[in-house]
Amino acid sequence: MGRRNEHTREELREIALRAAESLVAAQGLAGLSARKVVGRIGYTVGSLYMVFRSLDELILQTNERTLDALYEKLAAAVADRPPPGVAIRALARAYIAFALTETPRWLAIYQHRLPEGQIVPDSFSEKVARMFELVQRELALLAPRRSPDDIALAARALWSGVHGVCILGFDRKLESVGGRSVEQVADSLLDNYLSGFIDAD
Amino acid sequence: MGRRNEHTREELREIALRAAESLVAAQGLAGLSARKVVGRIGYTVGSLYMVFRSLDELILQTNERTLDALYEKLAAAVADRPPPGVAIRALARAYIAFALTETPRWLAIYQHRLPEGQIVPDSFSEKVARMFELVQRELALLAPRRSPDDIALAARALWSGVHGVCILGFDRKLESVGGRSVEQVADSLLDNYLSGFIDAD
DNA sequence: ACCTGAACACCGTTCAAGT
DNA sequence: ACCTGAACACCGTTCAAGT
Repeated sequence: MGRRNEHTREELREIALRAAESLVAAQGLAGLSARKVVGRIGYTVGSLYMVFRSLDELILQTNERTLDALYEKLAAAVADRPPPGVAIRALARAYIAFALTETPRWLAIYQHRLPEGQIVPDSFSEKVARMFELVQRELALLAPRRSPDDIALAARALWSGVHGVCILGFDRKLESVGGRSVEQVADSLLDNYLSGFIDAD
Repeated sequence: MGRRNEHTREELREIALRAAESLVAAQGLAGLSARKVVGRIGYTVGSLYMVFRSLDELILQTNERTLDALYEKLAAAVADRPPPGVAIRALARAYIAFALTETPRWLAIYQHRLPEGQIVPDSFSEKVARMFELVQRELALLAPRRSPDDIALAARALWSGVHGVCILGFDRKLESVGGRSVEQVADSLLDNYLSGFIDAD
Protein backbone atom coordinates (compact mmCIF):
# COMPACT_ATOMS: atom_id res chain seq x y z
CA MET A 1 0.00 0.00 0.00
CA GLY A 2 1.23 3.46 0.90
CA ARG A 3 1.30 6.68 -0.99
CA ARG A 4 -2.08 8.30 -0.65
CA ASN A 5 -0.93 11.84 -1.03
CA GLU A 6 -4.42 13.20 -0.63
CA HIS A 7 -3.23 15.84 1.78
CA THR A 8 -0.23 18.10 2.08
CA ARG A 9 1.72 17.99 5.33
CA GLU A 10 -0.06 21.11 6.45
CA GLU A 11 -3.49 19.66 5.67
CA LEU A 12 -2.62 16.48 7.50
CA ARG A 13 -1.56 18.51 10.53
CA GLU A 14 -4.79 20.48 10.37
CA ILE A 15 -7.16 17.49 10.19
CA ALA A 16 -5.20 15.67 12.89
CA LEU A 17 -5.51 18.65 15.24
CA ARG A 18 -9.20 18.96 14.46
CA ALA A 19 -9.73 15.26 15.21
CA ALA A 20 -7.77 15.60 18.45
CA GLU A 21 -9.82 18.64 19.41
CA SER A 22 -13.11 16.83 18.99
CA LEU A 23 -11.85 13.73 20.80
CA VAL A 24 -10.83 15.83 23.78
CA ALA A 25 -14.12 17.74 23.71
CA ALA A 26 -16.07 14.49 23.70
CA GLN A 27 -14.04 12.23 25.98
CA GLY A 28 -11.53 14.42 27.77
CA LEU A 29 -7.74 14.34 27.49
CA ALA A 30 -7.70 10.73 28.71
CA GLY A 31 -9.88 9.79 25.72
CA LEU A 32 -7.21 10.95 23.29
CA SER A 33 -4.81 8.50 21.68
CA ALA A 34 -2.61 8.44 18.60
CA ARG A 35 -4.54 5.49 17.19
CA LYS A 36 -7.90 7.16 17.72
CA VAL A 37 -6.76 10.35 16.01
CA VAL A 38 -5.48 8.63 12.89
CA GLY A 39 -8.45 6.30 12.87
CA ARG A 40 -10.73 9.32 12.55
CA ILE A 41 -8.85 10.79 9.63
CA GLY A 42 -8.21 7.61 7.66
CA TYR A 43 -4.50 7.21 8.27
CA THR A 44 -2.44 4.71 10.26
CA VAL A 45 -0.37 5.30 13.40
CA GLY A 46 2.95 5.89 11.72
CA SER A 47 1.67 8.87 9.74
CA LEU A 48 1.13 10.89 12.88
CA TYR A 49 4.87 10.92 13.47
CA MET A 50 5.48 12.45 10.06
CA VAL A 51 3.78 15.60 11.31
CA PHE A 52 4.28 15.61 15.10
CA ARG A 53 7.38 14.62 17.00
CA SER A 54 5.26 12.93 19.64
CA LEU A 55 1.76 12.74 21.02
CA ASP A 56 2.78 15.35 23.58
CA GLU A 57 3.49 17.79 20.76
CA LEU A 58 0.07 17.14 19.26
CA ILE A 59 -1.57 17.75 22.64
CA LEU A 60 0.44 20.93 23.14
CA GLN A 61 -0.69 22.27 19.79
CA THR A 62 -4.28 21.28 20.49
CA ASN A 63 -4.06 23.18 23.77
CA GLU A 64 -2.64 26.23 22.00
CA ARG A 65 -5.78 26.28 19.87
CA THR A 66 -7.89 26.17 23.01
CA LEU A 67 -5.90 29.11 24.37
CA ASP A 68 -6.65 31.00 21.16
CA ALA A 69 -10.36 30.32 21.52
CA LEU A 70 -10.26 31.38 25.16
CA TYR A 71 -8.41 34.58 24.32
CA GLU A 72 -11.05 35.48 21.73
CA LYS A 73 -13.78 35.15 24.34
CA LEU A 74 -11.88 37.24 26.85
CA ALA A 75 -11.06 39.95 24.35
CA ALA A 76 -14.68 40.02 23.17
CA ALA A 77 -15.87 40.47 26.76
CA VAL A 78 -14.06 43.80 27.05
CA ALA A 79 -14.21 44.84 23.39
CA ASP A 80 -16.64 47.70 24.13
CA ARG A 81 -14.24 49.08 26.73
CA PRO A 82 -16.35 49.26 29.87
CA PRO A 83 -14.92 50.99 32.96
CA PRO A 84 -12.10 48.92 34.46
CA GLY A 85 -14.03 47.69 37.49
CA VAL A 86 -16.68 46.28 35.19
CA ALA A 87 -14.10 44.99 32.71
CA ILE A 88 -12.28 42.89 35.30
CA ARG A 89 -15.49 41.21 36.36
CA ALA A 90 -16.40 40.66 32.72
CA LEU A 91 -13.06 38.96 32.13
CA ALA A 92 -13.58 36.69 35.11
CA ARG A 93 -17.09 35.81 33.97
CA ALA A 94 -15.87 35.07 30.46
CA TYR A 95 -13.15 32.78 31.84
CA ILE A 96 -15.67 30.96 34.01
CA ALA A 97 -18.13 30.66 31.13
CA PHE A 98 -15.45 29.14 28.94
CA ALA A 99 -14.46 26.68 31.66
CA LEU A 100 -18.12 25.74 32.13
CA THR A 101 -19.03 25.31 28.48
CA GLU A 102 -15.74 23.89 27.19
CA THR A 103 -14.81 21.98 30.31
CA PRO A 104 -12.80 19.09 28.80
CA ARG A 105 -10.82 21.31 26.43
CA TRP A 106 -10.18 23.86 29.16
CA LEU A 107 -9.15 21.17 31.64
CA ALA A 108 -6.80 19.60 29.10
CA ILE A 109 -4.67 22.75 29.21
CA TYR A 110 -3.85 22.04 32.84
CA GLN A 111 -4.02 18.25 32.87
CA HIS A 112 -1.30 17.85 30.30
CA ARG A 113 2.20 17.77 31.71
CA LEU A 114 5.36 17.54 29.68
CA PRO A 115 7.83 14.79 30.62
CA GLU A 116 10.39 15.81 33.23
CA GLY A 117 12.75 18.47 31.98
CA GLN A 118 10.90 19.40 28.78
CA ILE A 119 9.79 22.99 28.58
CA VAL A 120 6.75 24.56 26.98
CA PRO A 121 7.36 26.24 23.59
CA ASP A 122 7.50 30.04 23.35
CA SER A 123 4.35 30.18 21.24
CA PHE A 124 2.47 28.64 24.14
CA SER A 125 3.88 31.04 26.77
CA GLU A 126 3.11 34.00 24.53
CA LYS A 127 -0.54 33.05 24.34
CA VAL A 128 -0.67 32.90 28.12
CA ALA A 129 1.11 36.24 28.48
CA ARG A 130 -1.42 37.80 26.11
CA MET A 131 -4.24 36.78 28.44
CA PHE A 132 -2.45 38.20 31.46
CA GLU A 133 -2.07 41.50 29.67
CA LEU A 134 -5.83 41.84 29.32
CA VAL A 135 -6.13 41.75 33.11
CA GLN A 136 -3.13 43.96 33.74
CA ARG A 137 -4.48 46.68 31.47
CA GLU A 138 -7.68 46.96 33.48
CA LEU A 139 -5.89 46.84 36.80
CA ALA A 140 -3.59 49.65 35.71
CA LEU A 141 -6.62 51.79 34.89
CA LEU A 142 -8.23 50.91 38.19
CA ALA A 143 -5.22 51.76 40.35
CA PRO A 144 -3.27 54.33 38.35
CA ARG A 145 -0.79 55.15 41.10
CA ARG A 146 0.46 51.59 41.44
CA SER A 147 3.80 50.57 39.98
CA PRO A 148 3.88 48.21 36.99
CA ASP A 149 5.32 45.62 39.39
CA ASP A 150 2.35 45.92 41.73
CA ILE A 151 -0.03 45.65 38.81
CA ALA A 152 1.68 42.53 37.49
CA LEU A 153 1.57 40.96 40.94
CA ALA A 154 -2.11 41.78 41.38
CA ALA A 155 -2.97 40.43 37.93
CA ARG A 156 -1.27 37.20 38.79
CA ALA A 157 -2.92 36.91 42.19
CA LEU A 158 -6.38 37.64 40.83
CA TRP A 159 -6.03 35.41 37.81
CA SER A 160 -4.68 32.54 39.87
CA GLY A 161 -7.55 33.06 42.27
CA VAL A 162 -10.24 32.91 39.62
CA HIS A 163 -8.55 29.91 38.08
CA GLY A 164 -8.38 28.18 41.46
CA VAL A 165 -12.08 28.79 41.99
CA CYS A 166 -12.84 27.15 38.63
CA ILE A 167 -10.56 24.18 39.18
CA LEU A 168 -11.83 23.39 42.66
CA GLY A 169 -15.39 24.16 41.58
CA PHE A 170 -15.39 21.47 38.91
CA ASP A 171 -13.62 18.91 40.99
CA ARG A 172 -16.62 17.41 42.69
CA LYS A 173 -13.92 16.33 45.15
CA LEU A 174 -13.76 19.73 46.71
CA GLU A 175 -17.35 20.70 46.30
CA SER A 176 -17.76 19.93 49.98
CA VAL A 177 -18.57 23.54 50.80
CA GLY A 178 -22.30 23.66 50.32
CA GLY A 179 -24.19 25.01 47.34
CA ARG A 180 -22.02 27.93 46.26
CA SER A 181 -21.76 28.53 42.55
CA VAL A 182 -18.42 29.15 40.93
CA GLU A 183 -19.64 32.65 40.06
CA GLN A 184 -20.48 33.49 43.67
CA VAL A 185 -17.10 32.39 44.94
CA ALA A 186 -15.33 34.27 42.17
CA ASP A 187 -17.33 37.41 42.96
CA SER A 188 -16.37 37.19 46.60
CA LEU A 189 -12.74 36.91 45.60
CA LEU A 190 -12.89 39.84 43.19
CA ASP A 191 -14.94 42.14 45.38
CA ASN A 192 -12.82 41.76 48.45
CA TYR A 193 -9.49 41.71 46.67
CA LEU A 194 -10.28 44.77 44.60
CA SER A 195 -11.61 46.80 47.49
CA GLY A 196 -8.41 46.07 49.39
CA PHE A 197 -6.28 46.80 46.35
CA ILE A 198 -7.94 50.10 45.51
CA ASP A 199 -8.08 51.40 49.07
CA ALA A 200 -4.33 51.02 49.37
CA ASP A 201 -3.74 52.77 46.05
CA MET B 1 2.57 -21.86 42.25
CA GLY B 2 0.42 -19.60 44.35
CA ARG B 3 -0.30 -19.47 48.02
CA ARG B 4 2.33 -17.34 49.61
CA ASN B 5 0.25 -16.17 52.50
CA GLU B 6 3.03 -14.11 53.89
CA HIS B 7 0.72 -11.16 54.44
CA THR B 8 -2.82 -10.68 55.60
CA ARG B 9 -5.14 -8.75 53.32
CA GLU B 10 -4.61 -5.68 55.46
CA GLU B 11 -0.84 -6.01 55.31
CA LEU B 12 -0.96 -6.45 51.55
CA ARG B 13 -3.08 -3.31 51.26
CA GLU B 14 -0.63 -1.44 53.45
CA ILE B 15 2.54 -2.39 51.55
CA ALA B 16 0.83 -1.76 48.22
CA LEU B 17 -0.18 1.74 49.31
CA ARG B 18 3.30 2.40 50.59
CA ALA B 19 4.81 1.28 47.29
CA ALA B 20 2.34 3.44 45.38
CA GLU B 21 3.19 6.41 47.58
CA SER B 22 6.89 6.15 46.92
CA LEU B 23 6.37 5.61 43.17
CA VAL B 24 4.26 8.77 42.98
CA ALA B 25 6.77 10.71 45.08
CA ALA B 26 9.61 9.62 42.80
CA GLN B 27 8.03 9.67 39.35
CA GLY B 28 4.70 11.45 39.66
CA LEU B 29 1.24 10.01 39.16
CA ALA B 30 2.09 9.12 35.56
CA GLY B 31 4.91 6.93 36.86
CA LEU B 32 2.47 4.76 38.77
CA SER B 33 1.21 1.46 37.34
CA ALA B 34 -0.31 -1.70 38.71
CA ARG B 35 2.61 -3.76 37.47
CA LYS B 36 5.18 -1.44 39.05
CA VAL B 37 3.41 -1.54 42.41
CA VAL B 38 3.23 -5.32 42.61
CA GLY B 39 6.76 -5.61 41.24
CA ARG B 40 8.01 -3.60 44.21
CA ILE B 41 6.27 -5.78 46.76
CA GLY B 42 6.97 -9.17 45.24
CA TYR B 43 3.51 -10.03 43.99
CA THR B 44 2.02 -10.36 40.50
CA VAL B 45 -0.61 -8.19 38.84
CA GLY B 46 -3.63 -10.24 39.74
CA SER B 47 -3.02 -9.90 43.47
CA LEU B 48 -3.64 -6.19 43.36
CA TYR B 49 -7.25 -6.85 42.46
CA MET B 50 -7.75 -8.96 45.54
CA VAL B 51 -7.33 -5.82 47.63
CA PHE B 52 -8.40 -2.95 45.37
CA ARG B 53 -11.34 -2.87 42.99
CA SER B 54 -9.25 -1.01 40.44
CA LEU B 55 -6.13 1.07 40.06
CA ASP B 56 -8.31 4.15 40.51
CA GLU B 57 -9.25 2.93 43.97
CA LEU B 58 -5.60 2.45 44.87
CA ILE B 59 -4.82 5.99 43.67
CA LEU B 60 -7.75 7.41 45.60
CA GLN B 61 -6.56 5.75 48.79
CA THR B 62 -3.00 6.91 48.18
CA ASN B 63 -4.33 10.45 47.78
CA GLU B 64 -6.31 10.16 51.00
CA ARG B 65 -3.05 9.45 52.79
CA THR B 66 -1.55 12.54 51.24
CA LEU B 67 -4.55 14.53 52.48
CA ASP B 68 -3.91 13.17 55.96
CA ALA B 69 -0.29 14.26 55.82
CA LEU B 70 -1.31 17.69 54.54
CA TYR B 71 -3.89 18.08 57.30
CA GLU B 72 -1.28 17.28 59.93
CA LYS B 73 0.96 20.06 58.61
CA LEU B 74 -1.90 22.56 58.53
CA ALA B 75 -3.09 21.69 62.01
CA ALA B 76 0.47 21.92 63.34
CA ALA B 77 0.85 25.37 61.81
CA VAL B 78 -1.92 26.76 64.02
CA ALA B 79 -1.50 24.44 67.00
CA ASP B 80 -0.23 27.23 69.21
CA ARG B 81 -3.35 29.28 68.43
CA PRO B 82 -1.96 32.53 67.11
CA PRO B 83 -4.35 35.44 66.49
CA PRO B 84 -6.60 34.70 63.49
CA GLY B 85 -4.91 37.09 61.06
CA VAL B 86 -1.59 35.36 61.71
CA ALA B 87 -3.20 31.92 61.69
CA ILE B 88 -4.68 32.34 58.22
CA ARG B 89 -1.33 33.32 56.80
CA ALA B 90 0.31 30.41 58.60
CA LEU B 91 -2.21 28.02 57.04
CA ALA B 92 -1.51 29.42 53.58
CA ARG B 93 2.24 29.14 54.10
CA ALA B 94 1.92 25.57 55.34
CA TYR B 95 -0.14 24.66 52.29
CA ILE B 96 2.43 26.23 49.98
CA ALA B 97 5.30 24.55 51.81
CA PHE B 98 3.63 21.17 51.42
CA ALA B 99 3.02 21.79 47.72
CA LEU B 100 6.66 22.80 47.29
CA THR B 101 8.25 19.95 49.21
CA GLU B 102 5.82 17.17 48.28
CA THR B 103 5.02 18.39 44.79
CA PRO B 104 4.30 15.07 43.03
CA ARG B 105 2.15 13.71 45.84
CA TRP B 106 0.31 17.01 46.21
CA LEU B 107 -0.23 17.27 42.45
CA ALA B 108 -1.53 13.71 42.29
CA ILE B 109 -4.53 14.75 44.39
CA TYR B 110 -5.67 17.04 41.59
CA GLN B 111 -4.34 15.16 38.56
CA HIS B 112 -6.32 12.07 39.28
CA ARG B 113 -9.82 12.06 37.83
CA LEU B 114 -12.39 9.35 38.32
CA PRO B 115 -14.02 7.91 35.18
CA GLU B 116 -17.16 9.74 34.07
CA GLY B 117 -19.99 9.39 36.54
CA GLN B 118 -18.02 7.89 39.41
CA ILE B 119 -18.04 9.89 42.58
CA VAL B 120 -15.42 10.35 45.26
CA PRO B 121 -15.96 8.30 48.47
CA ASP B 122 -17.22 10.03 51.61
CA SER B 123 -13.97 9.39 53.46
CA PHE B 124 -12.22 11.54 50.86
CA SER B 125 -14.70 14.40 51.04
CA GLU B 126 -14.53 14.38 54.81
CA LYS B 127 -10.79 14.88 54.76
CA VAL B 128 -11.24 17.85 52.48
CA ALA B 129 -14.01 19.29 54.65
CA ARG B 130 -11.74 19.01 57.68
CA MET B 131 -9.16 21.22 55.99
CA PHE B 132 -11.78 23.80 55.10
CA GLU B 133 -12.87 23.95 58.69
CA LEU B 134 -9.40 25.02 59.78
CA VAL B 135 -9.71 28.08 57.57
CA GLN B 136 -13.32 28.78 58.50
CA ARG B 137 -12.52 28.78 62.19
CA GLU B 138 -9.95 31.53 61.78
CA LEU B 139 -12.15 33.56 59.47
CA ALA B 140 -14.99 33.40 61.96
CA LEU B 141 -12.70 34.80 64.65
CA LEU B 142 -11.46 37.48 62.30
CA ALA B 143 -14.90 38.72 61.23
CA PRO B 144 -17.20 37.81 64.13
CA ARG B 145 -20.24 39.66 62.79
CA ARG B 146 -20.34 37.70 59.53
CA SER B 147 -22.91 34.96 59.01
CA PRO B 148 -21.75 31.33 58.83
CA ASP B 149 -22.68 31.47 55.14
CA ASP B 150 -20.39 34.43 54.53
CA ILE B 151 -17.59 32.71 56.39
CA ALA B 152 -17.99 29.53 54.37
CA LEU B 153 -17.97 31.50 51.15
CA ALA B 154 -14.87 33.44 52.17
CA ALA B 155 -13.06 30.26 53.21
CA ARG B 156 -13.78 28.76 49.85
CA ALA B 157 -12.72 31.85 47.93
CA LEU B 158 -9.48 32.21 49.87
CA TRP B 159 -8.61 28.56 49.77
CA SER B 160 -9.32 28.32 46.06
CA GLY B 161 -7.19 31.38 45.56
CA VAL B 162 -4.19 30.03 47.41
CA HIS B 163 -4.58 26.73 45.62
CA GLY B 164 -4.75 28.51 42.26
CA VAL B 165 -1.57 30.38 43.05
CA CYS B 166 0.20 27.10 43.81
CA ILE B 167 -1.09 25.30 40.74
CA LEU B 168 -0.23 28.08 38.31
CA GLY B 169 3.03 28.73 40.12
CA PHE B 170 4.33 25.22 39.51
CA ASP B 171 3.11 25.01 35.98
CA ARG B 172 6.11 26.52 34.28
CA LYS B 173 3.52 27.12 31.56
CA LEU B 174 2.05 30.06 33.36
CA GLU B 175 5.18 31.33 34.99
CA SER B 176 5.20 34.04 32.33
CA VAL B 177 4.72 36.80 34.87
CA GLY B 178 8.25 37.64 35.88
CA GLY B 179 10.06 36.54 38.99
CA ARG B 180 7.29 36.49 41.57
CA SER B 181 7.45 33.75 44.14
CA VAL B 182 4.41 31.72 45.01
CA GLU B 183 4.59 33.19 48.51
CA GLN B 184 4.52 36.76 47.26
CA VAL B 185 1.51 36.17 45.07
CA ALA B 186 -0.30 34.36 47.87
CA ASP B 187 0.48 37.22 50.28
CA SER B 188 -0.96 39.73 47.83
CA LEU B 189 -4.10 37.64 47.58
CA LEU B 190 -4.49 37.25 51.33
CA ASP B 191 -3.64 40.84 52.27
CA ASN B 192 -6.01 42.44 49.83
CA TYR B 193 -8.82 39.94 50.28
CA LEU B 194 -8.70 40.09 54.04
CA SER B 195 -8.55 43.88 54.22
CA GLY B 196 -11.65 44.02 52.01
CA PHE B 197 -13.36 41.29 53.99
CA ILE B 198 -12.71 42.82 57.40
CA ASP B 199 -13.58 46.37 56.41
CA ALA B 200 -17.02 45.26 55.32
CA ASP B 201 -17.55 43.29 58.52
C1' DA C 1 -8.49 -19.11 50.10
C1' DC C 2 -4.68 -17.19 48.06
C1' DC C 3 -1.95 -16.28 44.16
C1' DT C 4 -0.12 -16.90 39.56
C1' DG C 5 0.48 -16.01 34.83
C1' DA C 6 -1.52 -16.10 30.52
C1' DA C 7 -4.85 -13.66 27.84
C1' DC C 8 -7.36 -9.63 26.06
C1' DA C 9 -7.76 -5.18 24.44
C1' DC C 10 -5.53 -1.39 24.64
C1' DC C 11 -1.26 2.15 24.71
C1' DG C 12 3.20 5.39 22.27
C1' DT C 13 6.85 4.93 19.20
C1' DT C 14 9.91 3.05 15.55
C1' DC C 15 11.10 1.47 11.21
C1' DA C 16 11.70 -1.89 7.29
C1' DA C 17 9.08 -2.52 3.43
C1' DG C 18 6.09 -1.20 -0.20
C1' DT C 19 4.40 2.20 -3.88
C1' DA D 1 8.50 11.07 -0.58
C1' DC D 2 4.66 9.27 1.50
C1' DC D 3 2.44 5.79 4.04
C1' DT D 4 1.66 1.23 5.94
C1' DG D 5 1.58 -2.29 9.27
C1' DA D 6 4.18 -5.17 12.04
C1' DA D 7 7.01 -5.04 16.05
C1' DC D 8 8.42 -3.63 20.72
C1' DA D 9 7.70 -2.50 25.26
C1' DC D 10 4.41 -1.06 27.81
C1' DC D 11 -0.68 -0.48 29.92
C1' DG D 12 -5.45 -2.13 33.19
C1' DT D 13 -8.25 -5.93 34.02
C1' DT D 14 -9.96 -10.75 34.15
C1' DC D 15 -9.92 -15.42 35.21
C1' DA D 16 -8.84 -20.45 34.68
C1' DA D 17 -5.58 -23.10 36.81
C1' DG D 18 -2.60 -24.42 40.43
C1' DT D 19 -1.45 -25.11 45.57
